[in-house]
Amino acid sequence: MSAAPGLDSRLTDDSHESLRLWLRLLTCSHLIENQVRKALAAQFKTTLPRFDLMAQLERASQGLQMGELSRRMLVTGGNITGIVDQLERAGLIVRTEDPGDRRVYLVKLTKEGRRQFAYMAAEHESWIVRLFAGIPKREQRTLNGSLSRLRAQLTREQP
Amino acid sequence: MSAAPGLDSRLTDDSHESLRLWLRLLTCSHLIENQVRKALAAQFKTTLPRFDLMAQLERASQGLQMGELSRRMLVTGGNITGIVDQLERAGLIVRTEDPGDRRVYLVKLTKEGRRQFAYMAAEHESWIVRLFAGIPKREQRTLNGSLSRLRAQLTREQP
DNA sequence: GCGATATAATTTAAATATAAACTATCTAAG
DNA sequence: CTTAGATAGTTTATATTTAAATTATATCGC
Repeated sequence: MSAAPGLDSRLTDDSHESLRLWLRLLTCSHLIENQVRKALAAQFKTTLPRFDLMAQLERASQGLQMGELSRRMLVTGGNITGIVDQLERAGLIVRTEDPGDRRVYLVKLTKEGRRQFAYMAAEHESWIVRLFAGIPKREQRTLNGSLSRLRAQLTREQP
Repeated sequence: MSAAPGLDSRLTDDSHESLRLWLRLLTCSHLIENQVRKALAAQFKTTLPRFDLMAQLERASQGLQMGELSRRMLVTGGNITGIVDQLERAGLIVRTEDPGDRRVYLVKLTKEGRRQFAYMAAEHESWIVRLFAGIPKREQRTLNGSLSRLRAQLTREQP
């Protein structure tokens, strides 16, 4: 009974290559996600979805629409509404009205939000670097290339 | 504005290899998860966590304890309680008492649960194979090896 | 045996998450 | 202009998820 056998303990034989790959991908994601979530809670009293949303905004100084956040974060619009509510209540972001289209909000980091995010982002990256420390840089680059092709594949042929 | 830019649209330059790798891993997971979730809902009126829990049980004919399900699925025990409640209410699994330890339940698939899972699993694998169809088998094997090493790395050094 | 500690599972409260329905606004065809 | 349809965002109902507290049972040291 190991510490975290993971979902891919499902398969052992040598066929089912794609299925095993998917389960392994999911296991690695969950393992990293769990560690990052705990570190964000312990050190910054925040959550992964809030951190991710702020990270999206940090790269878009002009602000992002709710729908654009939904597309980039790969979650539904209703979900974005909830997370933006939380962060706005905390004073870290604001909904700005778009004079050209009254249906739209432009969501932006506040000064305090930018300050807090900069502080957290550096720590966050150091955790990630530590988690991947056992994988040689060369192999990381190969992995990155394969996942990039996979992502392109997955986004191309949406029904 | 592409269909699904993904979380890793955060970074563009050539440093931050590990961070980019993590974001790409997460994006691929979410893209696949979203497709599988929709297919499970549309074709079988079920959800990903219920399917995953049944998959764990299918490989353990003697049954699994709640805590063992929690460890294998990388989620908290409270979460397992909820999913097991749902599946038990649907008649697909049962909680069996362990005569040797009265704190423990052994969770098992019912006959109907085994039947339904077998039916779903074949379809599920065909979706996965299709999603990975653009990645050559050779590259899938390489990816599998790298992710296997990463998983070992991530499970080894738990604090 | 007895009490301290550990383990297994559930419960609780709060945050995420989805899908579907709804409201408000915009765009386009006539 | 007016209305039909499309788009942006929210709301609603329900399910998943976590962390922390709680309950019940085991185990261990004495």
